[in-house]
Amino acid sequence: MSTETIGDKLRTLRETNELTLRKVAALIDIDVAILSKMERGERRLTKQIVQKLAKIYKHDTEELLVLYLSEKVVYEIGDEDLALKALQVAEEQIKYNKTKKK
Amino acid sequence: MSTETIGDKLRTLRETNELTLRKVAALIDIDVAILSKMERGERRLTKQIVQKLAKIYKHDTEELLVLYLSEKVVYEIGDEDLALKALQVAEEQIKYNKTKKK
DNA sequence: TTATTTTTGACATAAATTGTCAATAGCATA
DNA sequence: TATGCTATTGACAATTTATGTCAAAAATAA
Repeated sequence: MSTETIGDKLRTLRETNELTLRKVAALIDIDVAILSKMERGERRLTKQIVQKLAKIYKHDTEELLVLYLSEKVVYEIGDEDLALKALQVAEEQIKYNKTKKK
Repeated sequence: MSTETIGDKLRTLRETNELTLRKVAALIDIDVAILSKMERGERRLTKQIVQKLAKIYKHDTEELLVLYLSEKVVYEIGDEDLALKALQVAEEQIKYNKTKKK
């Protein structure tokens, strides 16, 4: 199974598109250092940045966002023994909210 | 399905045990105001506090922790369109980590 | 009313996140 | 080696977010 982080994926995509950190950083208006750190998981990504990068790299935005969000979740509760149970409860809660609210 | 927050649950447990905020706050060494806010979801709970409260109320710690963790997840990504997909990916990731690491 | 419990909000402190920058490292090529 | 470009690292300030403390106000019960 995939053990690839979203940072790895974004780096690969950037290289595939033959873009430098400097160029991409300029495109999305952030510091080169930050983009470098984001690709290596040292700084957190944001939803907005993921979306911008998906566009630049012409890659499926949804896939990247799902990866981004799931990584956030794992980061939050991943090392808990009860993580799996908690995720299942969270799923049910979200499903319930979807029918009820909005 | 359950739409009860962990705060509601903790409040109910406290009342069932006929304890005041003041007494419980003293037992776990936090300010009364904070405990009040935690029960009403205005301040975040911590794992440690949930565990202490479970002990005081003689209630299943695991159940409360699962509720606490799942609420954290829902808070983080619950309003995302891709939340459910993200949770499924997160689950797979955690399962994978369990076999591989540790 | 009086006593007790709970809620609210203001404020200060602490902690985490983020942005900026410059120095350094790495790598390719002349 | 030297040059040029790219990427990494770390220090620092600025900002944001979380946390602790307290007292006044509101709610509740006797």
